[in-house]
Amino acid sequence: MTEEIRVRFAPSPTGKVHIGNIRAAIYNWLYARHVGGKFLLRVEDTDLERSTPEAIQALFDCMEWLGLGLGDEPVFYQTKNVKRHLEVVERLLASGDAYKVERTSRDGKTGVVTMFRMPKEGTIEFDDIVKGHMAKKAEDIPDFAIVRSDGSPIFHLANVVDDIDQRVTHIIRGDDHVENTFKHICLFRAIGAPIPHYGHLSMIVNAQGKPYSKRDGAAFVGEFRDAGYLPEALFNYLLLLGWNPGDEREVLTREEMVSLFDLEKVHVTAAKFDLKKLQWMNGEYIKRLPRDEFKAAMRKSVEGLEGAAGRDEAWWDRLCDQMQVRTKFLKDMPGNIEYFFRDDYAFDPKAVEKRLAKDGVKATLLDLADRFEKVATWDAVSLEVVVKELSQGQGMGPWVHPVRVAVSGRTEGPGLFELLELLGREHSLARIRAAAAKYCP
RNA sequence: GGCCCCUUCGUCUAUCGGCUAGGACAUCUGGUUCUCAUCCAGGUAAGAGGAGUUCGACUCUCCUAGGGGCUGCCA
Repeated sequence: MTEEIRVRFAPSPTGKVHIGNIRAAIYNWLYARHVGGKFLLRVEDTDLERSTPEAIQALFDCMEWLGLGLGDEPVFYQTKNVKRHLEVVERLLASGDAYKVERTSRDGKTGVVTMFRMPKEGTIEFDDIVKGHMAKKAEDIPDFAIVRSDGSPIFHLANVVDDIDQRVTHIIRGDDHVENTFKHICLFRAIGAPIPHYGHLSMIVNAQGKPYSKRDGAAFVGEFRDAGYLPEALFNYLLLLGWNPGDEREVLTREEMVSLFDLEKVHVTAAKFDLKKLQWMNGEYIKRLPRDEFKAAMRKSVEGLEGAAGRDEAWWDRLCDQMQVRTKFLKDMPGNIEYFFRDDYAFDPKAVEKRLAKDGVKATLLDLADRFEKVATWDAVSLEVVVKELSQGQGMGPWVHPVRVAVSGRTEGPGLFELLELLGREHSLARIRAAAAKYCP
């Protein structure tokens, strides 16, 4: 029986979760699911200034939004473990692996800190699951502080002790911790705990190759959520930034991700964030959204508009058929469909100028309205026949374009005849005539 | 400065010594079409440079160049 694999995501809650960070969470989560291990969440909340209840809640919200949950065991709070941290320090002091010294810090604080005594010779080595074999001479790493002069434990110590206490077997974290790993391994040894496996993930960088920050655009999970991205799309995109399934699939279900994910295939090199591809990915997920889900989002967006009441399921289904492939972001609704539900829809001035404010358009619209009025059944096919007859194979553009702007106020949208059918006879005719009177010379 | 790591199309990547270097995004062209979007067909575009090992190197080794990370009483 092999040991259970336990991984953890250990962010310090600052109120915003960086995409690089959440990608680490995603990789941890997938790895745990893939091997049937445990995914643990540890909140490194020792910075009392920033680790407010709101910041912690924001972190939880992001995790839930992406479908990562809050871990397979109760959330571990670093601040709750300070007593243990300091007990370990006492042992280290007793064994001579740590010592106290008076120092002056960078920012001018002078006081007694506890230092960890690094080995002075030999090589520290480990096999990084993504980067391969890593080695560093112990002499290249100076002793480092583990307890501040105010008595509070420092990251290196707290992090290692917590990992021991949570029985973490695989530490999968950002590349920026590689150098720390050599120190941490020495700590594990001195404490007498087994050394976990390590995997260091490359960073997400900007066009200049520097760490991707808020100056480069949306950098935090919440911003993508607010911008209308689907969590599955962000998840999938972030996963592909540094890993691929080995074949040419890119849009993957969560099940496929879990079964195919492999830490050893994760890339060593930094990846540039490509918003265009994320946008494409989002479109793919919207297209694949179950129709009922898309329909629900659509209905919700126009809830309360008077025209939204009384439509039957079939009507909404037909609207879905028209809108789902045309939607880039769910939050573009209701804007994109509002005109179906209110007669005081907005007219795009450019569209009016181009399609309505021209000589001859008025006559065309009124003539068409009269002809439309005579169709026996108000459906797309019948309406199209009317325009087909008029255009006599010359192209329906001159009739279609003005009508589209007249009934919707815009130049793009569903197929015109489907649009008219959905709008209904009464509204369509009234709108065509009203627009002709109002906007045409 | 020191230590560690990285380097295939503009971007994300495939290739685990045989490559006419494949896919996706972006971009361009064409088709479908009443617009937009979708969809379909096609095009442009890459192995940082130099040595070596080998019958053969994008794949292995070394050097150079370029990039990144770390070098806190921050995590």
